[in-house]
Amino acid sequence: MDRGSRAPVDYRRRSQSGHESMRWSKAFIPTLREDPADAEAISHKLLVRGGFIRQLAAGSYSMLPLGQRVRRKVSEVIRGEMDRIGGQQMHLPALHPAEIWQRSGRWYDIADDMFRLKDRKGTDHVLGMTHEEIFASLATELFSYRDLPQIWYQIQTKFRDEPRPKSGLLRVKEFTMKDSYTLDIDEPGLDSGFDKHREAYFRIFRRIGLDPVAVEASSGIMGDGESVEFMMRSPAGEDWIITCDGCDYRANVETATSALEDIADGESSGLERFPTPDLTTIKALAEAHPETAAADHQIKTLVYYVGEEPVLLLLRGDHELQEQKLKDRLRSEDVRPGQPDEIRELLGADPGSLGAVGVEGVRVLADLALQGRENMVTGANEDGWHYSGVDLERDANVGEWVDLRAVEDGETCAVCGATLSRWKGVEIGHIFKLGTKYSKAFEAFVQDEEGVSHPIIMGSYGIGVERAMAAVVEANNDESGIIWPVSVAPYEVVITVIRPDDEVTMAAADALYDELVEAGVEVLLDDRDERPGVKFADAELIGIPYRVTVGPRGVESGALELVERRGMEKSEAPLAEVSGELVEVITAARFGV
RNA sequence: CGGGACGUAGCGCAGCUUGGUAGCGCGCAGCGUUCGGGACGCUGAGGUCGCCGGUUCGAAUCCGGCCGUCCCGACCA
Repeated sequence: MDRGSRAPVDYRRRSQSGHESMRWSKAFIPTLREDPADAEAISHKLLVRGGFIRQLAAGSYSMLPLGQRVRRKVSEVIRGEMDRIGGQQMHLPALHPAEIWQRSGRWYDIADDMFRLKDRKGTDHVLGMTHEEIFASLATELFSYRDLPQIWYQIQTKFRDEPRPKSGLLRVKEFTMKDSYTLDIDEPGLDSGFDKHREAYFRIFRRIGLDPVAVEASSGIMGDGESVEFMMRSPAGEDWIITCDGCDYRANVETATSALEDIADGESSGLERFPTPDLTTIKALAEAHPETAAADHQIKTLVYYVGEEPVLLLLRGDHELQEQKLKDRLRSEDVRPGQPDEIRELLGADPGSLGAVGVEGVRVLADLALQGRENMVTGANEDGWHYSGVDLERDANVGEWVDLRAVEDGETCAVCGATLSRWKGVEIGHIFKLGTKYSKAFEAFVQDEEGVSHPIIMGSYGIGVERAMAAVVEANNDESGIIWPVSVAPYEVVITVIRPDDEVTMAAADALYDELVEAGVEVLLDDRDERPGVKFADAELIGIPYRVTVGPRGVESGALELVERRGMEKSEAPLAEVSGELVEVITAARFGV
């Protein structure tokens, strides 16, 4: 380093409090004036523009200083609430030997979502996408009912080879998850741990500035017990949620049901073939034969493959298949629509003329809405021909009657009869009753009072930290930028210095800074040599909850301007009272609502 | 995986149709004037035009392949 010519350090500009100043001029906060071209979601745009995150690759983001501070605070809120319900924090490896996943079977059940790699010896490993296996193997060191219940958790990096990362932090390949696990000897214990988590999740989300809706959900690959998702309304959401306007029925469309009105089938005329040249859609057929083939009088026939096995799915003509329901019913994730050539080979016709009438040797699943219906219209498995007068019970080999259809907006609630609404939500948390799948696989058994062994009953509970952080932004922003709740704000106060080159002004700002820091407030001192407009705009963009403006004008008059980011309401306070006022309002808000 | 779009300076973009060795705005550096809501002047730095190959005297531009990123559909915290 060049010693001789270096200018002496200007000690007057350093904080007197002994704390290291967080001066904006020295901070790495790369704000952008324009929206990044590849961002769509509001949280994605604002987090990049505000200098919180930068993309490294698709679904892979660096947390810059501001982003890391928010992430840490979100984690802390979660940690506090987990501890409050008796959770014990651990930290497990992210790198797992394949063996442990083979033991639970998920090595084989999970297809491409899991990152797999080999070590130098050629041994298979995975990057953990969740940690049921590891916790279950630790649970083998529990032996007695006296050891239960346990709540174990960690806040750890998860890896998922997402087919389609998107929307900034909302869907990524590497993220931090708080995952907790309850270990109980019986169902009431599981219920209790589950309820504790439900309550804790509401507290967590409300504290960080979200308004969660708990909905009934499908468990997917996790198991088949009860499962509740915490959703936040947002256009950036990827799930459709059905909620009742009249009662508290709330469900993901993946499991949602509704009440259907009865449809008059009319006089049954008996099975009859009729020509339908060039009529290959439900709509076209309905228009050509409005009196007999209205959409809700047709049977929609879909060919799906479960692994190698073809399955015929029958739905009412105006209904849509909900694929997750099919997967849950079939207990398989390996479910896909048939290819045109496969379909032709199976049924002898192209999509548009398919039906289940007379089909032998193929598994047929029919939707509940078709049960008891007669006088329907369906394809005859010959291009250009359909059947009328179809009575499924009589004319087809329906193996199972199951719920397969997707509920639509405006349908009727099966519980109370009111109207159902459908809206988009971001999944910010998910809690599952796992049961004994993993404890059995890992032989995690405990003995009861009588000395009888029981597999431990597990529950599994997740919150995506960065996703929650993005959700907070989705829910808390305006045209100027982010509006962080105090509970997770990267800084609580920003002191905007209007003329940092003016010694008196800068000294006043430094003094205020010291006072606030002494009082334990997290302050960012904007001492940059920028025009006021730039500083105001940046402060609003990064969303600091409170701003104090310190300029020659205010210092001279003895009254400083105070602005609350939410609502942008301005007030004035005597210079000597500013810090006291801020400390009061911030202390009150810090814990979150 | 299927469909669509894009890839040129840190960011946002033009140039490509009609080949001649790269330009605009913002940002950045220096100097000066400014300074309570994204200032102005002057000077300047910064680019393997995603990668590989082909056509051509000559390729950001034409052709082929690959890679990457985003968006729309099927998956999950």
